[in-house]
Amino acid sequence: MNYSELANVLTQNNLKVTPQRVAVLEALMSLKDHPNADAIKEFVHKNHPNLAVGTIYNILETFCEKKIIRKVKTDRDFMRYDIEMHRHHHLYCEECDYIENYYDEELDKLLQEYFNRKKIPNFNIKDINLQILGNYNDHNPIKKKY
Amino acid sequence: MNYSELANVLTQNNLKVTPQRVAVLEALMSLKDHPNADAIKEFVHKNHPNLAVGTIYNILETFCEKKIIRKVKTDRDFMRYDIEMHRHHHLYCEECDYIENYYDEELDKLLQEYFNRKKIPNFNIKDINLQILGNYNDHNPIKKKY
DNA sequence: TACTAAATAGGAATAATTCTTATATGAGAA
DNA sequence: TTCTCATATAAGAATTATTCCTATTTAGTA
Ligand SMILES: [Mn+2]
Ligand SMILES: [Mn+2]
Ligand SMILES: [Zn+2]
Ligand SMILES: [Zn+2]
Repeated sequence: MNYSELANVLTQNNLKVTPQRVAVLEALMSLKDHPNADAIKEFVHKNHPNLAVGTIYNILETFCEKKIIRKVKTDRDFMRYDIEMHRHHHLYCEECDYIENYYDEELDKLLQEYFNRKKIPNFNIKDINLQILGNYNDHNPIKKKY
Repeated sequence: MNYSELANVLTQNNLKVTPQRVAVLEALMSLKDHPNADAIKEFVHKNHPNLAVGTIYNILETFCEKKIIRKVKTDRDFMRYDIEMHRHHHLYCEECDYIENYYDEELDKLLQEYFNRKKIPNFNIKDINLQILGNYNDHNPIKKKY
């Protein structure tokens, strides 16, 4: 995605186009594995060494409000961010901290049918996310910091 | 659960029985809604006002290692703890920060059959947790701190 | 080009969690 | 029961991700 395509994403969401926002958006798109603020900082500092960390958090919060990205919950003490907004679930690697997107329309249909039939009393379901925990055949127990 | 029953849980897990551990265990069992460290502190301080916060974290970590409890991921900036170790999923209230346990054997069977049939290449599933997001009919948008 | 609301830089503040170390104590041994 | 010592705790400092503050800059508009 080039500069004007990235800028379009911002414009379409009624956001001013700033070099900082474009850089953070680019980072989110380039860093596939649900980066945290620090990983994003590393990425954008290659071209924008003075971009403030507070600004990165501001921008991430703004993107969340506009539903350009969303937060991904982990059991570590930092937040990770996901630019993939199509319906998907997550594979959590227990060896490292890798989180992979898992797309499965058949599963989504199955769950939707199930919960249409089986209501939860007093509760209105808005969304269902699966946390699929396990490990990859070829991953090592090295805790990389994302 | 009385003192000796609580103490038994510790003994069975090869943990020394200390008043602090018993108190934290009791707190975890009494506070139904997946308490965080602060809620546990409040609870135990009623009877043990000098119990150190660092000790609470130590104990929680020990309990996690022994699989007496587990961590619950949220999108807030603190960890919550769950003493229910039977298979269950979670209903996340979007109004407040309530997290309710959701038990559903039929659903678990459905998922198990589904993933027995539909393998994920290169990935071995250990566990599947559903995050069911929504809201209760009778909850108000008050952010209580758990 | 000038105006202005909004965004950013830089650094201080906050808050959950972890770390450090001197002291206390549970549980097995004698 | 008393002794012993590995382990647990108290107290507070340190760490660290995130938020807050505010002077300055800037994007978009006229
Ligand atoms: Mn994702
Ligand atoms: Mn639970
Ligand atoms: Zn991995
Ligand atoms: Zn609620």
